[in-house]
Amino acid sequence: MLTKAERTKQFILETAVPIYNEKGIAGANIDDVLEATKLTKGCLYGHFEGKDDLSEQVIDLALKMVSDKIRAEVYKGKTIKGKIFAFLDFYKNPFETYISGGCPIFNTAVQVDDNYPFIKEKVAKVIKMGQQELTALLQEGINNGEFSETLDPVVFAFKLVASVEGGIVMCRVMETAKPMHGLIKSLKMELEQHIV
Amino acid sequence: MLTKAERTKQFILETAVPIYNEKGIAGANIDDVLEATKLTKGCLYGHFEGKDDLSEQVIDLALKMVSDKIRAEVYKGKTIKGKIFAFLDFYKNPFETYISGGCPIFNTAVQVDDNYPFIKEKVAKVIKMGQQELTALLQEGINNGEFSETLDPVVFAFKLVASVEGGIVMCRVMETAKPMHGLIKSLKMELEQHIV
DNA sequence: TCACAAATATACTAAAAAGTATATTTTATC
DNA sequence: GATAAAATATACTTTTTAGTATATTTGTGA
Repeated sequence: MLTKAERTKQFILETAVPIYNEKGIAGANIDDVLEATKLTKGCLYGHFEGKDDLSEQVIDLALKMVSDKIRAEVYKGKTIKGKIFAFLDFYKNPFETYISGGCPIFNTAVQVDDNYPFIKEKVAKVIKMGQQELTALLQEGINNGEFSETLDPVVFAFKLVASVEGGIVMCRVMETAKPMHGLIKSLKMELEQHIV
Repeated sequence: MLTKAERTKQFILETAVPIYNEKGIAGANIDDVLEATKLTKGCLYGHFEGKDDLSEQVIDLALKMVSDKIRAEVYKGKTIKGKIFAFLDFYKNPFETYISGGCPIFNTAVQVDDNYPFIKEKVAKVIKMGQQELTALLQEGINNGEFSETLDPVVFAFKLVASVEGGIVMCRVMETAKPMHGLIKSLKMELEQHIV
């Protein structure tokens, strides 16, 4: 069983995740987190060294949450095609994202670009890992005869993620989900062109 | 001729553009801008009502700069295909972006999502306008016989922007330009599939 | 080139945010 | 259920950032 302190720390992190995702690392502040958790400074600083430490762990959790969720969704697909389709369908609603405020992987990637080198490392790792996994999945589809050799797994894995992530941002700012649906349909068709 | 004040204001805005693009709206602060311009508070506050006013005008300029630049690049293409290719080639270097720190349209879109409703409106307008222009361009290509009816201009215009913008972010965080080149090649091939 | 208004600099205040010292409460173990 | 240690709350200080009042300088038209 988790100790009280461990539960409190987890609670702080979980409460802070959507705040950070919505307001960004620089935009989020300690007081926002205290307000949301109804805890106090003394408590928060008992669990974290300071804002940087909190930020790092919050982003860490957000990245882990969304990565795990995507993996779980992909896992549901029976075939490789089914898994890729499941991946795409995960992105179909740009407004009710798994964590409120859009995709934390991308949101973070944009913010940490020049600032926050530590966090940048973490996001890079998550994205690289995702690319490897998707690429391996597509390669498996070629190996097991689902897809033809005409499919370039590395390129298509990148195209998949870049376009859906970009699509989410665009749809959110334009306040319409429609283009996302067209995009997902188009990507599914593109994959189907390589089905043997 | 521009008056001294007009030139100073323009100088402040132009100097602030990369700062805002690199550090974000919440991350950028007045002192950063004063430091970079070597000007003083009195001067800056003579030209802007406050940080919000400055932020708004800086983002406005950044959006205008990059939009104009993209239009100019696209304009160079002789055929519609040439114009689309020129658009894609604009994004080929994720590190030396036209404005330092990545694409300001996208960077801004991510940040303003929940906060800054005024600026969100502006970004939305820019993105919608871009989509309209790209869609019209593709439609023109269909009309003039360059492309077949199999091309869906609305969907492809969205796919183009979403993927290259997403690609930029991913490449920047992973610190490799290679996937961007694969993506652009893939998008060019996708367009060429519809050439009659 | 003088005058004066516009532009800019200086030196402050105000507000917001982070961080800390210490008191109080709670939890877990005996 | 008493107690010590851990967890949390309170009440501060410090730092950072935004904003302002006023003095000084500079550009520009008469």
